[in-house]
Amino acid sequence: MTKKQSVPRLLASELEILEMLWRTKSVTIAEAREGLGGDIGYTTVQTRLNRMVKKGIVRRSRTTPAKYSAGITPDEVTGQDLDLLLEKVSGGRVVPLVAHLVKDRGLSCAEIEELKRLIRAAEQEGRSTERKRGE
Amino acid sequence: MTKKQSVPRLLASELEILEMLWRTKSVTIAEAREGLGGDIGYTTVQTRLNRMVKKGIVRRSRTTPAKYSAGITPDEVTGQDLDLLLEKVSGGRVVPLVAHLVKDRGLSCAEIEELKRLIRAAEQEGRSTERKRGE
DNA sequence: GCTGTACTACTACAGGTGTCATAGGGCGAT
DNA sequence: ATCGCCCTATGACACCTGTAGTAGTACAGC
Repeated sequence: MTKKQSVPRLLASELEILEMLWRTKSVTIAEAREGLGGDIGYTTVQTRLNRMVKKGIVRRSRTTPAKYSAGITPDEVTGQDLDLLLEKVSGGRVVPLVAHLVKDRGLSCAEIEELKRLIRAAEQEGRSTERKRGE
Repeated sequence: MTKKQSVPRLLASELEILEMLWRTKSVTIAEAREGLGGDIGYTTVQTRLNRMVKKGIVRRSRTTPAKYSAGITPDEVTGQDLDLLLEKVSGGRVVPLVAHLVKDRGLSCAEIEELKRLIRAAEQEGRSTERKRGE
């Protein structure tokens, strides 16, 4: 089964922090604060980080100063959040979503190549494995 | 320009309601309540709907009983929410996101065909128009 | 006209989140 | 030893959200 474990539905603000942690591996509060633009209070960042630690989506070192690092991978989040979105918005259908992406943002040639490769792969996959989709 | 107007970042619960409204066009509170499973209080549904009306994402008729209908289209939500996700998770990159979708959920042949068509279209587009991406 | 039923408006309250201030602790410079 | 500085812990507060109770209003039937 595809993991889909506890990750409890992240908020935009949490994603914001995670995104930074993924980029920078691990940060102190001061660093995190800078990473978030620096225009919010030190203890605000502290609180947000610690709450996320309590939730298990961020890890914190025992050192001083404490280093915070992501407790979940981008992949887990993408999956989690995306699945929700997909179910709600397009009834689980992938195509309209991708359509929107492509239409709205445009793609570079490289991206297009990547996508083609992806789809080709999926094509192979799908031909062999008949998927069991959802519940 | 691509609309990208006020829609203020929807919560999962709001999506739940919108999703229902898109399906059923317009509902009274009682109907909405049923649509949501019926296991929550009448006035709870009322409150949620009215709050969404206040936010402008749901419309409400002047009739009695009031009929509620979606104030935004699925497309707008997809775009809105998706953009956020995209920015946060994959730094605005479409490919990893699609990769996840394809890998994790699998695609039917029909879907694959659709996607190929999409990409082909994007290819044309991209070749002619050099996109200006984001703001 | 009175009552009941269905709807609406208003209020309440608990839990989560964003924001921060303040107080305490550890450690290097003086 | 003391002073600062940086870090941590904790408390506070306002706002949002999910939940619902209660009171008011309008119309239907008696």
